Amino acid sequence: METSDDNFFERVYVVARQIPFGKITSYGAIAKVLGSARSARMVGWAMNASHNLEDVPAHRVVNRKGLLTGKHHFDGTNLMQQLLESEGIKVVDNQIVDFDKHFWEPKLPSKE
DNA sequence: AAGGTGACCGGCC
DNA sequence: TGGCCGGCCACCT
Repeated sequence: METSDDNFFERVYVVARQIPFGKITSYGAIAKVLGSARSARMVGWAMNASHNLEDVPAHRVVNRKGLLTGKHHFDGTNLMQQLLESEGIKVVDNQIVDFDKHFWEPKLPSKE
């Protein structure tokens, strides 16, 4: 929906797109980069809207525990897990194994 | 315009 | 990381 610029949402998308292959990050981390670490919920909200965007690897974004909290919102139920495993990330019981190991610190693009 | 919601996080028990 | 509570901010009805 092109209701508006959605600058906030778009920033989340931009950061999410920076996530390299086989890497993952948390909502809070992204929110922190955006400047509002307390608004991590908004990040998750933005991801919800990102469903329409293929450029946003939402499956690489999980909560700080490494839990696939957002797998509900994906097409099936294990789709998110499948994608992560496809990238070499182990997922057991909706939780990422070695989360801190695959963790990637989100960051804004060099310059836009 | 106001209220409710949400894929969260951090702190405390 | 087990569970509950408060906060925080934008989106939706």
